[in-house]
Amino acid sequence: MTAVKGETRTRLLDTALGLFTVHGVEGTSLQMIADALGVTKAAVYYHFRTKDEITEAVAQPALDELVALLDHAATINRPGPRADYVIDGFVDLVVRNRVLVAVLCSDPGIIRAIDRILHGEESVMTRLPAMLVGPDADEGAQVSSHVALAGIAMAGGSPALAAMDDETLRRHLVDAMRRQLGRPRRRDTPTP
Amino acid sequence: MTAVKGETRTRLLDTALGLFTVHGVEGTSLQMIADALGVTKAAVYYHFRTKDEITEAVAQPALDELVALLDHAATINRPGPRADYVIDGFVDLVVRNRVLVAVLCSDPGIIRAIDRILHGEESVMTRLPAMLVGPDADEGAQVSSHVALAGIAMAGGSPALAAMDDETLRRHLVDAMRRQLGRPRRRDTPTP
DNA sequence: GTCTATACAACGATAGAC
DNA sequence: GTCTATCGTTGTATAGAC
Repeated sequence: MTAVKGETRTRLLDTALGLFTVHGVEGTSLQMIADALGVTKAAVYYHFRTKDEITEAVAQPALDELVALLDHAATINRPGPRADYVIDGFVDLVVRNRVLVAVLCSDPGIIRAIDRILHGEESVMTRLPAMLVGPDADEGAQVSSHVALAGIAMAGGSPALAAMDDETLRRHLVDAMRRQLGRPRRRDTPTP
Repeated sequence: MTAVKGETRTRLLDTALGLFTVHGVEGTSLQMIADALGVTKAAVYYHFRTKDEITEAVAQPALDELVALLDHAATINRPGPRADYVIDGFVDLVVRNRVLVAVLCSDPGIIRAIDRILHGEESVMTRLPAMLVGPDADEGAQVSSHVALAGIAMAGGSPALAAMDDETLRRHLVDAMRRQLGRPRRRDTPTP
């Protein structure tokens, strides 16, 4: 009659993400998480050794997707189609994880966790721009890629656009990102 | 031989910004600030009543500039020149405060402080996009303005572009922002 | 006015009993 | 798996020395 394996852990992560969204990572204490679950602080510590570990576990799935996106993009040789693929994939990732991205982008706790998850391997923050404009692009293109990536991520998580439905937001973000990177507007919607 | 009025306060804010830059706001304790100044924690408390007050004081000058920029932009009637003015002013503000902006954009402590500073008055985050694309712009233009603003701010503070000198970064950011907003490239550099 | 000394509740974290 | 008890440190607060 005991809980399914991992059930408590999953419930804990759901609770944590909910609290992170409202109070931020820093503003969420282990006590709050424990209270919300009806257990003590020490019980939370049984499932996760540190608060950072909880933060990492919350961000993990989205980051895995991002790494997978980059890995697949690396197999596309022609720069144009590769950029198209990254644009569509990145926007889709951001839109599907809007709530998480909002927390993710505005919290140094999560940002440090991200650095830890991408354990040493060539940073995503280096690979992403390279996939869009090439590794040896001129300064202007590099700045443009950073503006595009940061802008899409932040705008996607912005409370100001929270009311917009996923499909509409996705369309506008793709348009904005293509415009920023100087790629022509698409007519067709790709089949992912 | 006592210190000049406000001298300790200024030194404290400089020290705080330096520590915020390295460890983040959350990661910087009052003890660290006090130690760096060679005083006790309570001495810090004499100059500022709370940690939040320190955070606010660090962000204050840049935010005052931003509000002034918006106030002046509001006096420009024609949308085109007004957008041009905001683009130039915003990029300039970001570039001149690169270090601060890097902390500012990635720390909920500062973000909360910002909300507090802009005490109730119509939010900057609402006024800024309106100055760029008008208050009743279509969805696409609104998304575009958010992408542009967030992108410029984040890219400006990004460690990846920290090596770029101010003049070059400013030029590329203005180009990127104009492209995102669909405004033609400028030949002349404006005299601010 | 400017600081030190001291105290306090809440935090993240650990050890060990049930 | 969950608990109690405890640790050092944090932000905050007050009393009082110079």
